[in-house]
Amino acid sequence: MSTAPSSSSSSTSKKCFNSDCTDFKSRKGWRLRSGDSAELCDRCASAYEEGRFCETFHLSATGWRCCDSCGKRVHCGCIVSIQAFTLLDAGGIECMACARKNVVLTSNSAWPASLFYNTPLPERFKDLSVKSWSQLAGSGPVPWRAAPSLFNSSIPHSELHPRNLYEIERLNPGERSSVPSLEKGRIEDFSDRLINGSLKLGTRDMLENGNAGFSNEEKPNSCLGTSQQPVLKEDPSTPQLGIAIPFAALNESNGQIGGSGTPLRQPAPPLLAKQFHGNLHNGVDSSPDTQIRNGRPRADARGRSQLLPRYWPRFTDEELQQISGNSNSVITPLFEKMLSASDAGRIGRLVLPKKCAEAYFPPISHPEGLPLKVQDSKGKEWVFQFRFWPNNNSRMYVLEGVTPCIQNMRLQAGDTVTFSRLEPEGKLVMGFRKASTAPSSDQDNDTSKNGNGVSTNGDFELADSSSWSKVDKSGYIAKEVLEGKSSIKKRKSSTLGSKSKRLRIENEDMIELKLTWEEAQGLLRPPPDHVPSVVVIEGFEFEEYEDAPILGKATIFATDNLGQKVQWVQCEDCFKWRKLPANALLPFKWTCSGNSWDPERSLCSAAQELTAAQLEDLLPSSNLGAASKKMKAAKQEADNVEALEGLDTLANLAILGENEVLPTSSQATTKHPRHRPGCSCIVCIQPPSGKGPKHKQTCTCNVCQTVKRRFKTLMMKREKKQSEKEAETTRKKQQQTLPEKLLDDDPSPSTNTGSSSPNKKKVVSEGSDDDPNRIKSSTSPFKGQIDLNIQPEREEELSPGSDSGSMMKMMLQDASEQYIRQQMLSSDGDNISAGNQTLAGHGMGEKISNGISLGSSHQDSVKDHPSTFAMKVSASSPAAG
DNA sequence: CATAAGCATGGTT
DNA sequence: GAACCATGCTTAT
Repeated sequence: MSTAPSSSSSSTSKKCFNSDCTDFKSRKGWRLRSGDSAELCDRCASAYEEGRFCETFHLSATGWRCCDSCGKRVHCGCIVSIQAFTLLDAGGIECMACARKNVVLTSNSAWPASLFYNTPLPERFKDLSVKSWSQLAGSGPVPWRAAPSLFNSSIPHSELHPRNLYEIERLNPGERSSVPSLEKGRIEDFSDRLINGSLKLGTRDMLENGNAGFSNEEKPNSCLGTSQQPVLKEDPSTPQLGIAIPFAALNESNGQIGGSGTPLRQPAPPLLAKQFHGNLHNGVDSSPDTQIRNGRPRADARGRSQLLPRYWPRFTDEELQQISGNSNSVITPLFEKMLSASDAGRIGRLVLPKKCAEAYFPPISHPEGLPLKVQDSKGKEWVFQFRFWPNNNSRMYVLEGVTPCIQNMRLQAGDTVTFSRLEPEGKLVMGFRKASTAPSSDQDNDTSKNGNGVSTNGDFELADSSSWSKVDKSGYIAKEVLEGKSSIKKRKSSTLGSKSKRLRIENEDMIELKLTWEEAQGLLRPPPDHVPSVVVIEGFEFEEYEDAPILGKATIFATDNLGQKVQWVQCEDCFKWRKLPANALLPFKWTCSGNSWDPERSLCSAAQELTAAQLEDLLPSSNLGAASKKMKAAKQEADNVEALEGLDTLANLAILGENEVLPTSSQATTKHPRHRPGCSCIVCIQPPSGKGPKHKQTCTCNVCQTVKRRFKTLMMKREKKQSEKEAETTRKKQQQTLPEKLLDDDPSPSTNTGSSSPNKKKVVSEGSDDDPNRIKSSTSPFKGQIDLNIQPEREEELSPGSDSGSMMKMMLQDASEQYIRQQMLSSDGDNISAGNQTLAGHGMGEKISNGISLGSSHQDSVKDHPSTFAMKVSASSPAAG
């Protein structure tokens, strides 16, 4: 069978490893089971590298079979060829090209693992890749324009990107480094880009062995899957090495045999577009690892070479279609990235994920990088400078000059840009996806509806797809979203954790924002004589009222059995739900007596039309469901009023801050990262660094008044609670007798027990903050001194008795409590219990957040709410204004 | 002085 | 603890 002696560990031999050959050894060939490489003479090595080895030497040997798919002959009878085919589950073989085409690649598990353990990546692939690259490299318009000068072949374009291009799935670019010797650099670069082993061929080899006429389609080794996307190494002075690793090979080096337990699973950038299409809706995450199993991973192959999940491309069919247009091009999704504030900022520098940059963009060895042509999904071509900055011992890759493109696409922080490659042209295509998931009238790649399984990874679906689409598609599904959000948060450290926390927060805020816009909208009614105009903001429709809207009774809109639009409203007195016409305008305190549409149910004594189950169906999906709580718990009326008041206040707040609202994302993070773009909380609407008018303590604007009022209420509650607690504590701990002292000595705000005294209501100076212009101190409401310029995020650092700076937050939170608690009611018991404590002073925010599983960080969640509530009302300001 | 470019820093994973 | 990366800071233009 194999003519390659399998016994020898070879390297001592002076003879070509090929027993059929009598030449002297010269170069290395395939790797042996022992881990050594077969040493071949030039001729044999060339044949090997070109994939002709078996054809040349084993032609008359046994072991030739035909690919079940394409019929090509494949020699599967020797170690040389083990990477050339895949054993099919049902028997037979497929050449690797076909196997990959068919995606479902079976494991060559028949091969002993030991065989691959040391040779996870077939040398031949590398070599061939090199060779193949070398042929391709010079041929011009590779996507990244990095045609090395030494390769001036005139290979037609189509050969540049043969049909069966496969992307490098897992590169190992991490240590790509500048190396003194170019040759060394190339080699190292190569090896860096390989999962395993070092590259053997230098340029010289490639040149010597290069086969200009090599065609992947024609040569037997096309079955080896050696036709690769070239990855070029920028280096004008020398031929550049590039390599692409066949999907199979990569998997081979990455996956376990038959293993599906790989925690991080690659989506499918390396797949052919067709495959990708096929996988999009259920296969991307169905673990490519299971698809090909030719070898065992090397220890170092795993992890390092994997792109972070956040960069996994999650293209929808529509996206792909849009990108490819009507052409026959196939798309290789490469990666995507959510734009950070700085990405989307005016600097015009898009930070590229390192691994992505190194995997999918041309290699660059100089910081200046090179211009990169990128086509947007409309076909417009952009040229960015793809470059890097040295950073620590690493590199930071950026695309420069993206501003026009970003602006053209009207992208902003939080939106996602996608990178893919068109084959066979090899063009880089940049698409985008608006985070707001707006209906894609003018969007190229709106993938807002990718909620159904672009990724089957539940985490991601929850994080990025499902919940979004749920949000998008329904106005009253806060609960679902919140629950989803809760799941996100629970798992964020594991899977979602990939995303920058800031952006994550941002997105979550946006979820809430969207919800709450709707929520707010649900509370607003146009004045009787006005037909609201509808304005679309970030894909959401909002009614605009020319006059001030009426803050109406919160209702739930639904469609009844007859398909008529109705709204369900709850009587303020009896809490029964009544069905009213959708256009009914309801006073804030609506009772059954106002049910002029249904006289039979115009009395509280009349039975409720809805069954409990129906109500159940109705409520959970409603973000107005605060009212639903009334059915279950007793004293909600006041709460509801408060919530509405809160909204009212917030609306006012938003209006007040309207002119100063931060326009976009880019500003948010520099000021106070907790606040997200669009945040119109009291801090965010405040001009920076004390510029502009602040709310004076005597200010009587709506905001201040409401804040004061709310704060007073809350403080009283808190005081009460606190004094009770305090009394108990004092009884237990005798030493805790000098609250003044504590206050004086310990400006640190953190201690829950000691820093506040019910009797003191003292101002505790926050001490120096980062920004002295911001909040310094706060004063007890009882002194009428409320600094509205307080920094909300400092709140949890303040002692209960002194955190008037947080009153804004509390106020907001109070309003949000309605909402949150309602979520909890429909959640599990733990959350309920947590939620029920939310009024109890200091731990409020934490409990809310914990109960609702908003995250590992209390601070985040605590702060999210106020800001998002502010946002939502801000969002409703057009309606209010 | 404004902006761009490059580097450094620090938060997050 | 290292790597990554978002963004701040400094310098150059």
